[in-house]
Amino acid sequence: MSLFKFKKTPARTAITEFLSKADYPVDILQVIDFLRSKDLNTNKVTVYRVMNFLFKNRIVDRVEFGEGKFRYEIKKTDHHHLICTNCGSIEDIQDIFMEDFEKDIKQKRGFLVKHHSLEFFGLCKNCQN
Amino acid sequence: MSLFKFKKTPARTAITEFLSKADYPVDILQVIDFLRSKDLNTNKVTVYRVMNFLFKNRIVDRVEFGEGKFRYEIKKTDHHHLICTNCGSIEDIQDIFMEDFEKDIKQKRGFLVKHHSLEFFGLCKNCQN
DNA sequence: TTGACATATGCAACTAAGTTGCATATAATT
DNA sequence: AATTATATGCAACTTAGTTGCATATGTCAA
Repeated sequence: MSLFKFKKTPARTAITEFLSKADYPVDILQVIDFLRSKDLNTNKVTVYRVMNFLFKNRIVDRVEFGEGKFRYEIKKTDHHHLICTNCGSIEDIQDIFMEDFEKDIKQKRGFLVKHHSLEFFGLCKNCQN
Repeated sequence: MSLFKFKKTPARTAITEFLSKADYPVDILQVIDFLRSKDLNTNKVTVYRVMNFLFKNRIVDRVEFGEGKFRYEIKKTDHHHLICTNCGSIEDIQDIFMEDFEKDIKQKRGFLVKHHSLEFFGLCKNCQN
């Protein structure tokens, strides 16, 4: 018997592969378009359910960039995003460490930080002209 | 003639006052409930339009805590939030300075940061038992 | 103080994101 | 191959937010 009580299905496999290859957080529409392009026409309800499944099972992270919708990306080592408000490009940034802040918050305020969200908005290299 | 081409209306005045007194970012429903309680029954479309007006004119900030909706608060000096994932309480936190990170990002990555969002999620003092 | 007129509001209808209930389909285990 | 729990599709729904258009109202100038 398998360790997982979860089924491996075409939708889950395809979506997980797609997310693994994406180099920025994708939204639901992009997932649906991808599935369509693979002739794997999946109902949007299923797509939402797969995303929730992956999120609940800590396979993906869910982020929000002030667009009024969520984006999803495969869970990876702690990182943040540089979001260009001109062209919409999204870059990863790794080397920002918040541990010291979080320890400070516990000591000074008594609040125990479990996780945080941090995104930077501005102009990418190309859009600064 | 006034400097502003904008009208001072009951809805704008009441909403701005409400936001000024709130000590955490409020959502649209809370604004509508407040207006109702003041017998200033304002159409939700107007509420949305007032919020957009205040946001565009940099009177309020708009934040998102992963709830799938926006919250609004009067613009104030740079601060972030401690959001309790157990009871939903929201505290402000002031003393986290990102300038050094932002300078670093410009130097190392060429990305020019204009603003950022930073929120901490975890357990408030009361909810840690 | 009274027009004039640009701006704000209300209403109805709409879009977009996301969810729920229920019947059917399918992956995994025997 | 049968069983069964889990996954999917469909339709209908909810919630957040927007748009077009007609009407109302604040503001300014005469």
